[in-house]
Amino acid sequence: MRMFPAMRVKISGLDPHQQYYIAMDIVPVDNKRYRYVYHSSKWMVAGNADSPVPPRVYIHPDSPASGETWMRQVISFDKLKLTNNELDDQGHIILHSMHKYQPRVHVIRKDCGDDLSPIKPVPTGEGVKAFSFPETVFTTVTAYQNQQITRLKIDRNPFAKGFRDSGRNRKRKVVL
Amino acid sequence: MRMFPAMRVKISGLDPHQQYYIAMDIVPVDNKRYRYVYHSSKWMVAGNADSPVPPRVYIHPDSPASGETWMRQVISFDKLKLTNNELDDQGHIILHSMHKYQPRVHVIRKDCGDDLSPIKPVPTGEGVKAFSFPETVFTTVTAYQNQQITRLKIDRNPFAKGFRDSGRNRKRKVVL
DNA sequence: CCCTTTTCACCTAGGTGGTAAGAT
DNA sequence: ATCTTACCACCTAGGTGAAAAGGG
Repeated sequence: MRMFPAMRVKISGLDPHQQYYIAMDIVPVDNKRYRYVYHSSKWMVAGNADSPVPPRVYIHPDSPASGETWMRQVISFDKLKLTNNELDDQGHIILHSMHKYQPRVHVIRKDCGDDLSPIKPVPTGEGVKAFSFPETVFTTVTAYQNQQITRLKIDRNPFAKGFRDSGRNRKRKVVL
Repeated sequence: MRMFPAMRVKISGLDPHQQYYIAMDIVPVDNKRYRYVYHSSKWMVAGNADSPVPPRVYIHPDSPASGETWMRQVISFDKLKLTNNELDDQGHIILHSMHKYQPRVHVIRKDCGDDLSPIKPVPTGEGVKAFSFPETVFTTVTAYQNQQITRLKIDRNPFAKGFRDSGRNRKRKVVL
């Protein structure tokens, strides 16, 4: 499934005439598994992390493109797909449920991206830079744990319009 | 709009480990404009061609990919989009209505594709090869000129299922 | 007990030819 | 007359959370 809300970044300081790949991966924040304690509205440690999963990388579909092109637009990762299926063969990013993760944005000079692949770790070294934003850390779930998140999802995601109460359009099928 | 039926090709003889772009462009067959004569079921010359339009290239979305990848699959151009709007800014291939055209498939070695662009002519020379299939020549229209074409479109295109007679599912709105 | 999967109605997004109106 | 455009009902394709069913 997609990540929502999606990561969106603006980039400056690139060489306008150089070609770059932009990619995202998602790394564990710690070695723990979590559970949500409803009465205190907090995530609590609930044991150690599950075993690691195959590394996956989302290569932004506009890649490769010039620095000028990347800097002219907001770069959105809304088509990035996540799964909890460790045997996934669709190239989706594989995560464990109930774990904390940090998305990372990678800027890779084209000549350093020759072995860039959705199923290999992002290369490191000269011509490759990684950026993380601590405010984008999130915890994975298979069902929402509190109503603020549910409301955010329904109010902001266009595909969830059918669940909005506004305008009294809410007429869901009645069970007979 | 899309071209239907779409061009589909199989390629052999590539270097499995070399990277290639695959692209398509569509060139005029002659310098004429045509009209369809219904009673003889034939296209007849109806004057000289309209003035040329900006060249456009459809770069196959799997590009670039290895020779191995290209040779393993049927390469389909079903997402290629056409328009008759000479001012198009969506990167669609621009054609004149009532003219004859020949689609061409281009195989471009990655190192020869540095100035490959949707709005520039396909490069020529070393590392670039072009292929045309005379049986794929077609004439552009804005309305179908005979029922065989209409039937082919309706029967074969999944998006036209609503127009099929089969199974007596045909219940279109009645004008009051 | 808590987490996960499946199915569902309800959406967005966009590809069909028919039809009627518009343009030349 | 002939070609073109705009709008329509009808599709494909796939992204939503709710609810029910499944699993350890």
